[in-house]
Amino acid sequence: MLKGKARAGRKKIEIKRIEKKNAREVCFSKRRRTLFNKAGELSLLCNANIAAVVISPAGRGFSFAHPSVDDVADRLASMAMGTPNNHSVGGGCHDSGEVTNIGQQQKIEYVELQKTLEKLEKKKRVQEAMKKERAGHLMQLLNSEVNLLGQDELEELHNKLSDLASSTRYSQMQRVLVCHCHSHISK
Amino acid sequence: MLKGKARAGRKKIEIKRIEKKNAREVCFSKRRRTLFNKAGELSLLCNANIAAVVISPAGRGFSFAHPSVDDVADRLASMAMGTPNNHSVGGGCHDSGEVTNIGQQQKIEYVELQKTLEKLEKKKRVQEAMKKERAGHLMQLLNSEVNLLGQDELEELHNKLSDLASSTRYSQMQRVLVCHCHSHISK
DNA sequence: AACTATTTATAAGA
DNA sequence: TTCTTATAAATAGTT
Repeated sequence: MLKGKARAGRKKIEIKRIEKKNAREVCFSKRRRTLFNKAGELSLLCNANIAAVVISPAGRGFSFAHPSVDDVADRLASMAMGTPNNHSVGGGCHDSGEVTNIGQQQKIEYVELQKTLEKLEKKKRVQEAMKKERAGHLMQLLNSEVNLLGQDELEELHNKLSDLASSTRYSQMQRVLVCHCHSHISK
Repeated sequence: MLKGKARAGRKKIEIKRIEKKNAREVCFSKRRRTLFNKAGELSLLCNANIAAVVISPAGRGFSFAHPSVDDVADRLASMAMGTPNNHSVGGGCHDSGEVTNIGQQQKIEYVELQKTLEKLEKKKRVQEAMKKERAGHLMQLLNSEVNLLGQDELEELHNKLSDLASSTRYSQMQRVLVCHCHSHISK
């Protein structure tokens, strides 16, 4: 027989809350999986450490980590504490992915954390570490705000930050620059 | 314009450490960006909370979060803490079955807790408010947060902003935003 | 950083 | 939830 009715292919969608509960949950499941897969690819390809936590609207939490949440948390904590030669910055973007055939017979360990008190303690450490990730928080805000700023404002802000970054003693200077930048943007 | 010689398109690659340093770093940048973008889409589309931390092999940390790393960490901790050791509910869902190949060194942890935290709506409202502060708020935040950043962090922030500013030009910021800026996304 | 050929991810639908 | 399929996105290799 003929192919019959062609199924609809992917449609471009607006990135906004999906109102239909069922569709939203399906989307969540699909994207959560690919998100974690992509995180895994990134860590493998680039030898990076990753820790990700996703909490569904239903209140269920999922996490992915390489090599482990603890390691990443510890490293993050070290950075936040000001350990030399470490950088801590926040970023914002998105990604998704699906690993079709990454490994041949490699396996993934799935752990249900709520059954392990040990893990609970570790989560507290994650919390502590993350709370110190101030820069990350700032970047997150920056990324969200950037949509509300115009090209000129962005460039202006960028320039001010550039000056700030190159200044060895910025503690005092920053306020001036920031204020200046602020007033300039408020045009 | 003339297309000239056709360039090679994407090639399928093995998901394994990229040996060439430069290629690895380029890959890291590209994928980190999309990873965060996807995380943002997921949180927005499905109203989920997400916190992700990526530490590059060079030791640089990047993070993405919605509504904030702190908040997600708090919720995760609350969920964990909210499960008395004498009242283990057991995993609500068993995703252990749907395993995807990722990597031998990797570990995925699935947390399945049915603790319902209705604080979501509240958090969202806070975020909405923050969003509207626009540049003013951003600068205020920057002003207060910058004290917690080191020289390197400032430079990173500066570079990130630079990227954002330039990306605005060609991609209309279509997918850069973080969760709470949906009203400005691709219309 | 920009450009494409391709591979992936996915929105809809079944 | 899983599969299909058309199409949107991501991206490896190049320039």
